[in-house]
Amino acid sequence: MRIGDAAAAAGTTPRALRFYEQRGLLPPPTRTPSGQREYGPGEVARVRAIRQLLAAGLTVDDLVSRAHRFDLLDEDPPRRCCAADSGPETFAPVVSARLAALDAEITRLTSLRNKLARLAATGDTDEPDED
Amino acid sequence: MRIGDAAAAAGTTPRALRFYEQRGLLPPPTRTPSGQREYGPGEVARVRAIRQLLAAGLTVDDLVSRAHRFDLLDEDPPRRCCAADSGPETFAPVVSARLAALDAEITRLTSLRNKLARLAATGDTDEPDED
DNA sequence: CTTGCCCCTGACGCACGCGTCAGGGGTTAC
DNA sequence: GTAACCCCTGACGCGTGCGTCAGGGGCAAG
Repeated sequence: MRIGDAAAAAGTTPRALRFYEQRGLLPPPTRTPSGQREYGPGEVARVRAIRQLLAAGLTVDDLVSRAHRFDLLDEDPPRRCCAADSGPETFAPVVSARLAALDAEITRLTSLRNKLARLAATGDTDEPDED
Repeated sequence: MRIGDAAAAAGTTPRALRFYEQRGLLPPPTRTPSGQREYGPGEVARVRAIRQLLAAGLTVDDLVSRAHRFDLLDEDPPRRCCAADSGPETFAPVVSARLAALDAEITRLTSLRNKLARLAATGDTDEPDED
């Protein structure tokens, strides 16, 4: 399977696969004698797992920081990667960190939204917000 | 008043003032014969107004799109800029657009957060989310 | 052999609000 | 006069996950 088909099978693009490889999320695949990458179904499953985690709000760096245990993702649905078994070797720490970051961002945007709504309603802000 | 003092009076930096000017949010100020910018209290008030709107979640482009009516901001608290008088010449349209964008972003981050929380709890996502 | 599609690497682009550095000149106080 | 500090313009940096272009080679079909 060459990169185009593998990318399509994983629901993404060749560029993304090369990017993941470059960032250390995918192991360097075998190459044909002419240098073309060759992927198997295992690699495709791994890419799907990566994309699930990225879609869930983790960053590439989050995954890279746990890349040494990334074989945990080598089953199609990433069940054992970040669930109840919260050992330091799993994704639990980065997941909870990302959860906290998301909560902070949601809080920030919500207060921003309220501030803007007040501005629209009354034309004034209440907290001078010394900057 | 030179740029450093004006920036400090407005609670920001010289770089920001030059940036606003370059983007068309501030009119080009008068210059000393040697080319240095000279600001008065009116400019400072305008900068404060700009910063309030930016802090409220509007983007520079939002303000630029209404720059032709930017004199509405020439009083210290920007009362008349986006409040109940919702004429097309005010900031009301961009404010409501930004409100909608903020709501969309908050919704997106919240669902992301929930997805991630489910992933952490069960190790699975429910919506395959075809991509 | 040639056409056409896919692959390779390397590098820039994007959105946003400035921060920061480089290289050169003005302004003020001693 | 000169040190110390401020100002000028122009240009790159940042963070994120790739998209996209450039220039060159591989692979299968007619």
